[in-house]
Amino acid sequence: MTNGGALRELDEVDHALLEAVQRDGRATLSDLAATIRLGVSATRARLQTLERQGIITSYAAHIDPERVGYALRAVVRMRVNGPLLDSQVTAVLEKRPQIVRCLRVTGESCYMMEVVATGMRDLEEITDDLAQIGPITTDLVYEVVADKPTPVP
Amino acid sequence: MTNGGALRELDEVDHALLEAVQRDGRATLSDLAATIRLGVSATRARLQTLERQGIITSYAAHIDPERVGYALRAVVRMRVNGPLLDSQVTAVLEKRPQIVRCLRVTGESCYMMEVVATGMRDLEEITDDLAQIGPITTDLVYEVVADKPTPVP
DNA sequence: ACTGAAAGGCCGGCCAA
DNA sequence: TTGGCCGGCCTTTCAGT
Repeated sequence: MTNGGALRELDEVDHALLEAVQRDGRATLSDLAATIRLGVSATRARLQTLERQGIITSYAAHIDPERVGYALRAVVRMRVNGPLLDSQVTAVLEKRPQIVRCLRVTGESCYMMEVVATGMRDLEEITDDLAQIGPITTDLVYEVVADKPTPVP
Repeated sequence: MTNGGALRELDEVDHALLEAVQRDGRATLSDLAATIRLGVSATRARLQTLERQGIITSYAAHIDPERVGYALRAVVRMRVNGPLLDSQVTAVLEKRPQIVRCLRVTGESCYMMEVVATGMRDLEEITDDLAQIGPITTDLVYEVVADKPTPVP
């Protein structure tokens, strides 16, 4: 059987592999094999297992928003008073790709979103859409102080 | 000349390429060449340019924090009253790899952080460290509603 | 579960346009 | 800047342990 979702115990080698492939997502199997001191075949087998189990969810290139025209980054918190109107939130998320991240959280803010924008005009359009769902608070981001991969304990 | 940092105008093909490598960071050059309908050499040249310009900053595997033992995710907001004590923040960031993201922002909260934790005990240790720098507010994350790549305008 | 070898495919440098 | 060719490396598969 395949056992796609269960969490098997990860050993030291798996940890090293996860760490390596998070640091360099384009590392070749040979590279990874060398860093975790294992044969290429074994490395591939472990990697495929991690992918199949959903522990590795995806591989992605990261790009610098500033260099592609987004001068601004902001955090928008939003309350929703009545019944949770997920459909409205989903609609705005689909309409506005600049909303790059959205979390549903406890506390006063029901949703926390991270937004990139080409300028204040652009940001205003997005927050206007959100403000129709519930009261929002917008903070501009001065600096991304840290953006780290998930540690493997 | 190399012109490492300036922003050249990106054309349609560059947009398509950026979109493609964000969706699949492990796509081969042949794959990418096929999707952007270009030769392999040309694809490689453009990709290298994007990397050299710092538009593509890195490649990474994404892993599911839950499946590696992090049952909790939280957002911590922190004020800093007096002079900005970046060194103290940096120290905690280095000590606690579970703080996977940290933004310095405008508004009442000076810092916004995203944290993964194995349980409440783990989370408590981290927030205790942060609370020594300034007053904090901690929200637990119910769900990551969206986590999208940066759009290319 | 890991190693090693063989076959095929892909990458990365070169030159031509 | 793009396309084509070629040498070398990587991936993949398959025995073997």
